[in-house]
Amino acid sequence: MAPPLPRSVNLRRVAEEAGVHPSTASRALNPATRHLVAAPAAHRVQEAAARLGYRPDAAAMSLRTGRSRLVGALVPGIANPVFAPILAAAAAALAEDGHALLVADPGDDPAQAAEFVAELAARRVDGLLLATVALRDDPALAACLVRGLPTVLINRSGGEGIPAVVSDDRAGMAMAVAHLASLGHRRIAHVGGPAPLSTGLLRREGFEAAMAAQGLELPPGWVEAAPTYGRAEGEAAASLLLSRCSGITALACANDLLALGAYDACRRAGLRIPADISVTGHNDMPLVDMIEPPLTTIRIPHAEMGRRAARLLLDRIHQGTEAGTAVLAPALVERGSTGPPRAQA
Amino acid sequence: MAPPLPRSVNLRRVAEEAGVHPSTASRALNPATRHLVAAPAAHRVQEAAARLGYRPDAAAMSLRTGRSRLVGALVPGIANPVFAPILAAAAAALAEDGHALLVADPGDDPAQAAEFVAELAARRVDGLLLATVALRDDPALAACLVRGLPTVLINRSGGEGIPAVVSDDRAGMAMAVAHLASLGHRRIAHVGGPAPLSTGLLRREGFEAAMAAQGLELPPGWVEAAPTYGRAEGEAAASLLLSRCSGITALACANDLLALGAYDACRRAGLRIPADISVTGHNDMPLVDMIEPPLTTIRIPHAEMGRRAARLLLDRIHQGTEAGTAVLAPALVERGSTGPPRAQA
DNA sequence: TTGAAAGCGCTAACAC
DNA sequence: GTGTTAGCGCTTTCAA
Repeated sequence: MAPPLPRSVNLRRVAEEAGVHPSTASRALNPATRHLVAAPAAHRVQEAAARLGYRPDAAAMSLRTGRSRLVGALVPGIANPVFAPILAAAAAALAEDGHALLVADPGDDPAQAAEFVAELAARRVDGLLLATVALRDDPALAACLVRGLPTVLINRSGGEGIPAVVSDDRAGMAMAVAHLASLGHRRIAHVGGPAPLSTGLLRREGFEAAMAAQGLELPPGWVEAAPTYGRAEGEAAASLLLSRCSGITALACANDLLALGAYDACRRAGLRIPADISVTGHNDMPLVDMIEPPLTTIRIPHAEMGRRAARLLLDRIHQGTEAGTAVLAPALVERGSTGPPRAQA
Repeated sequence: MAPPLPRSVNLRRVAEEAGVHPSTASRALNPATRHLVAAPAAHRVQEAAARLGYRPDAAAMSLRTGRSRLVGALVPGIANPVFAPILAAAAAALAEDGHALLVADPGDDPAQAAEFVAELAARRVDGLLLATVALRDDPALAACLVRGLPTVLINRSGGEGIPAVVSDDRAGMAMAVAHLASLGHRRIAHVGGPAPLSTGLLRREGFEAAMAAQGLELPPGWVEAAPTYGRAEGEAAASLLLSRCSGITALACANDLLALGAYDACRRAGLRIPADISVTGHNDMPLVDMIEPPLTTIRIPHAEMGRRAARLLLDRIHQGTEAGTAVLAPALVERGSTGPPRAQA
């Protein structure tokens, strides 16, 4: 029955030191119940706690109260540079409220994601940030819902009443297409994102709508969706478009990583950017201003996204209120990968 | 006294379902004690657990056993792209052992780092991965040591008997200098990292030793340490060197981010890379192959680093063995930012 | 305003 | 081989 590990200062120890009962010490240390304790006693307790370096034990607190001051986050590929600023901002906002962020990376495997939700639930996370959710019937989202876990989606929308923080993907693609059209491009193809992801779908829809709005033709086969957001997948899709679509002068990509792949494809095809073909990305992830040529892209306010998601989640955790969806405005960042089209035949 | 949150399936429920006492169920579910239980009973328990979707409650388990299956990680700037692959690999290796990674980002504030260690300790982490440690007298490291927490340093060495996983920084700088020398460079300056960090110190020492080994002169003032690893800091230090050191033909930087800053400085000074000046980095972080010109740098096996650190830590956690320090071999990656020096006066 | 007591879910020493 | 029991550290109802 002996505890297996060496003991550190606990509440009982603090109470002894202050000459009060542990429950009094507990009350004195909790801002919400402090007023129930006589001032001098409360003082002695706080002084003793400070002197001994007392920290409430998270496990015991969690067991007793059911809350862990832990928030889980699911991201597909933590190595993807766009998640770094999102997670950093979310962690900072959460920390202000005493919450820590537990990040899990299920990759693109929905079953694994659901498994992680179960694991995080067993760890009694107070809420969950989901950046992995597919558009419909996502098992991870279902796992959250069935457990009644406060959940906020990031950079993905999950339909119905699920709170989410997203960029206006349609508007972003409209900006890209309008920019290209203003340069004189008429024949623009789209390297799309994964169809099951809301970003993949919405950016594709946004692209198609924008083409129509600009009065530009979009022949069948001028949109090619990559199976995942990756440089190699972008290269494959762009290669296909390059050989399939006659006379295209621009490639609007659903994502910066795909655009990097498009660079590779253009290079292999002997096409110069932007002299022979223009390329746009989406996200404005770190370092794309340093590549050659610097990528013209749609900037998404990643830090803002993480911060808002964290705040929304904290609201749900504390007040149980149904937080709505926040739509953030993207912005066009003009760099060197777009220019006027070559004179056409 | 009622628990504030809805209850999920607990061990007692599983035991009831299987018709055994909770402690029997506990034994049946724990691989280490399973042999103490009669096969049929064990079967019934496992079946019931599976059917009900039972998961042991992490808080209760932690409270009882003193271990949390949580490992903490401290990184300075989670947005720094070099940490992503390290953390991803570490998390994966930890997950194989049922551990989750709790990442905290104290930035460059040692006091904040120590505070996070205390917080993580209160959360009963089983061990800690430290990527923030300064060379000597680091408060965070001290906080770990005083609590007897198993600790492994990453990409930093902390002296004496502290287990660490590092790249051979001296050897890496020797590779860079040898490469430049082989191209014909004789006048090479060094954009150094922060002096208090082991990487900053070791790479500087490695640079100086390599210059001596190559028989190259190193006038005073040809080494300028940046206060932190940042692009802006790199630009400032490189600008200083460019104006201070007459006739230099190459800049060997302690880090890719600093090298990016050196690009900025060269550009502002109207110098072409590599025609007018060669630049080398250190780390080979993502996308530096896409910048213009592609950066010649020293590749550090980041994933391997994270994996090894996790394994070392798990060894310490399980066996309490004193794991030694692992030194990983870096490699030169030749790209476009280095070339023969311009013919000198 | 404070103390007593119970119990969150689990494991392990002990008894049978 | 299995049940009993105690207790990890904390909060909170209840009684005084």
